[in-house]
Amino acid sequence: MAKEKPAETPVVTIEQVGKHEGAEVVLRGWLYNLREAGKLLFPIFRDGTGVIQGVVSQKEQPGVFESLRGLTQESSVIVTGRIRAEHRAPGGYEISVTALEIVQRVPESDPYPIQLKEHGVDFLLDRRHLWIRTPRQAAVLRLRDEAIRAAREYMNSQGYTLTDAPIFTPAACEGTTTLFEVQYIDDEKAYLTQSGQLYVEATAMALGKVYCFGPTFRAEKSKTRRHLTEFWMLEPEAAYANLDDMMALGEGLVSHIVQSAVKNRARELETLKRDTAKLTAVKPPFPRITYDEAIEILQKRGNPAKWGDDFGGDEETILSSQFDRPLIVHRYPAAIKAFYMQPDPQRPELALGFDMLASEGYGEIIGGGERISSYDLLVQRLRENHLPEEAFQWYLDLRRYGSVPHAGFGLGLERTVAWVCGTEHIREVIPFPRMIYRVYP
RNA sequence: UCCCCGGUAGCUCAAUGGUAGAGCGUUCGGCUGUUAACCGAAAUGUUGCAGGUUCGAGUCCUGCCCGGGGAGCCA
Repeated sequence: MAKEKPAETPVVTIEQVGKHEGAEVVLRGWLYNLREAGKLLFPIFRDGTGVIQGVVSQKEQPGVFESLRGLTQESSVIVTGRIRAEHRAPGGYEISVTALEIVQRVPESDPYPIQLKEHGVDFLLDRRHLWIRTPRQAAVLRLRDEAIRAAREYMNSQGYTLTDAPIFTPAACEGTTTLFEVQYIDDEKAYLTQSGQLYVEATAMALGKVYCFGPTFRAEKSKTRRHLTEFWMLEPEAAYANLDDMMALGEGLVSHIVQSAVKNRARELETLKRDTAKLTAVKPPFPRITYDEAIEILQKRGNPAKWGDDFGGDEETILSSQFDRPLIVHRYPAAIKAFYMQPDPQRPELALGFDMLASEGYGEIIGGGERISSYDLLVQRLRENHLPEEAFQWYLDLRRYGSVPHAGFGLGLERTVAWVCGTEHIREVIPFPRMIYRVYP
């Protein structure tokens, strides 16, 4: 028979601790840091939702004092104590510990490797599975979650249906970039997808307004703070939609993601010391300029760009720094865009495509536009780009059977989240980044 | 693939071609309000690897390995 207990001490999260001021609670987490001041101990506990300072007096809690003294960083603990408002404690609350259960003690002979100080990137990336425990990394991952949640919410509010694309594909989506080749069952070869676009074009013809959201893979040997070999992309596609529809959708999606982060994740942005004034400004309408105008701006600023060039990192930074919110550049030369882009009927040398450049130099976060709906033109473009027509027969079917004008885009999740967080490098905004020469852990 | 930078204690970094060091972490001691606490002491090294130059190489030269930043390409 269970023993009668007067009142169970509630297990709470550190995030919620303010609601239990004056009460005794149980916290379950890890020892983040321990400061010793003679007969007083100041442990800092973390539980994934936040950190809180504890205090233990040798005089008042000799048993707890003895077991806590010398306890190693990141040892797992279950802590019982009373919550007090305490202005001297970081976070404003403090727990006076009355009982401590050590779930696992990190051995002194093999201490937790990540100290509360600066570390090198290589060291941290080799220990990414531990690095994510630090408050800053946890805040970034919560903002990633918020961005995904907000993005789905927005797509749903606009009447879009999630229809995910396959990860194994029979051939290149765009032909230009390098693919990861994998053996598919017996002797067949398959490739990891570099974009779900071709597939959402198909589902758009079935359901109207659709999007996919999943990982994509690029085997490019890019070594920059803006590139991952595995990254997540959200790709809307809508039948009967045009370039203007997609620029409006992209603008609405990005501003909803940013405003949701500001509204729902203020604490995390504070942890990251992000200047939220710059994020609050991200509201429609976003500035829109044509490629022609972009070239003019660049030339006025002394950049050697000439008509027909694509923009590199420098050009993107010059252009986006002119504005306080993301910049949309549209109608690029067809020659520098993907084979499936619809030409501008007014000026066939232009493609009805657009890019969205995040502010503050974070680069391209969206690329998209209208797709070619004509069977003949699409076949011509496949041939011009030396793409294997056999592999694209199913895609050509979309132009054989009830082809309609349609448009879409791809939004790079990590670039967007890196910009929202203000992180220096894109690798911090995905739990386990995959980069050239780095697939561990 | 190309260009640039780096690799020294568990970590972050010092060291004119001349005895390999500091701070943090770990261990021991001290301290009743600490804020990456502080103070005192101790232990800790195949200087990325292989050659070469030199009386002598962490330092100079060659090759290689590993990593970082950028270009190209893209989200």
